[in-house]
Amino acid sequence: MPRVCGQIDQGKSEAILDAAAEVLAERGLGASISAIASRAGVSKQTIYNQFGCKTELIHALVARRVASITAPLRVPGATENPEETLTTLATTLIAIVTNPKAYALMRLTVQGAGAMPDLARAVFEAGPSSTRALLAQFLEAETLAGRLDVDDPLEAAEMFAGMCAGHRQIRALLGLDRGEDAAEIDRLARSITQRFLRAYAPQV
Amino acid sequence: MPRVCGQIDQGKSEAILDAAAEVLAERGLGASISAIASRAGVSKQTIYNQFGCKTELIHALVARRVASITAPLRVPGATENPEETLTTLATTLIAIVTNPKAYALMRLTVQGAGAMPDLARAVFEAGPSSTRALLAQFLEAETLAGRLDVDDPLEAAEMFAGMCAGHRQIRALLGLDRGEDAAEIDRLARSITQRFLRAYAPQV
DNA sequence: TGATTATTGGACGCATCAGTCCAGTTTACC
DNA sequence: GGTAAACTGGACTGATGCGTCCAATAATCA
Repeated sequence: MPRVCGQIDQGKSEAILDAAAEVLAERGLGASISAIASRAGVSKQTIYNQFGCKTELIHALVARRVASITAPLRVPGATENPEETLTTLATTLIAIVTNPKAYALMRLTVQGAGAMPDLARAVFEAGPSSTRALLAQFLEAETLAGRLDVDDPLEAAEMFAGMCAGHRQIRALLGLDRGEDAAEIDRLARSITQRFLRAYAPQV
Repeated sequence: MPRVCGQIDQGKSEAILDAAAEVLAERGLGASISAIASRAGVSKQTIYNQFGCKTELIHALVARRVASITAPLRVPGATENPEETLTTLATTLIAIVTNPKAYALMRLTVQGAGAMPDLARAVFEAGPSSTRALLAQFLEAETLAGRLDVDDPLEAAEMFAGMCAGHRQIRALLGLDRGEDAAEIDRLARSITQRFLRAYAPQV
């Protein structure tokens, strides 16, 4: 399927990344390149042609996944109603933590933290860290508008994220997750938002 | 050093577990038995004599560590002052999450979650789950006493634990932790408790 | 059609590791 | 001192995996 010097089959490239995601999710970082190759319906050599080594393959995989998973994490433009904004964000956060693809990625990153510290940092920056920064910005604006009373926006943002994560994150990482249904996530998001707003409501 | 049939050198046993803790923390689950043996100043065969196989060794290690780490996690007898009790608990929780030994254990468990699901469950039950149960019990009692207004104690307990964990847990698992000093932990524990109490204060 | 280039699949080298084996040594107990 | 047991250390097996090599094949471009 080659076209010209230096060119690479993009379709196969995608297939490899898809297969790698599956196999690595199933077997962890110990998954062999051979297994990935056969799942992708591709020769092992092709993987090495395209990605150079296992580490590079994982980097490419993670980069692609991080982008798609964190895409919904954009705090909507500040409305007059912080409750609505926060509930939406809480729903997104809970959905991410309980999303199998997301925690498979995070588990992989935790497993590889020793050997690939730069990967761990990149995932953290793209996920938790940037979320916290965005939320802090929102909380600060709401405070200036007089609708909230947040003294330390970063700390408050981290608390909110922590309330959303609860034990679900560690459960998921330990492989103990029972899928949460949408209705339950919605109820939880509202509950968290209400408690958070009460904790940070302006004192009269 | 043998005494009689079936006896085993307890001193060596401890040395093996200590060495295993160190080496596994450094190299992850991939650490070799040989490395552990040489760190412990012991023959590889001795490890197999005493623990049978690598999995059993890890089980023994985790059982010992879990006990020592969760020891401080006893909610003090309910006082008249929930703020004090909760602040103490928050301090303990934050200290655990930022304790290198604790997260080394948790990282190990996450790594082995695929191959040793029973271990993962045991760690979760002994740690997060039992903490949540204890805290929920306390919150329920405080609600009955009229000092708090908690509708769903388990949910509230999980939020409190989540506020304490924040991003510290995932940071630690990813190996990105910068040690938090005691003063900062104390300040944070107070801040979390105050916000939590405000969120769950009885409505007048 | 012919030349160029990626792909294939299988074999191969090299390394690592779990777990076993065993002869020789050390230690505890009688 | 003698005996029985555990300990030692080093060799060994069997399995697995990364990464390479290579001849044959398939697909693109001129």
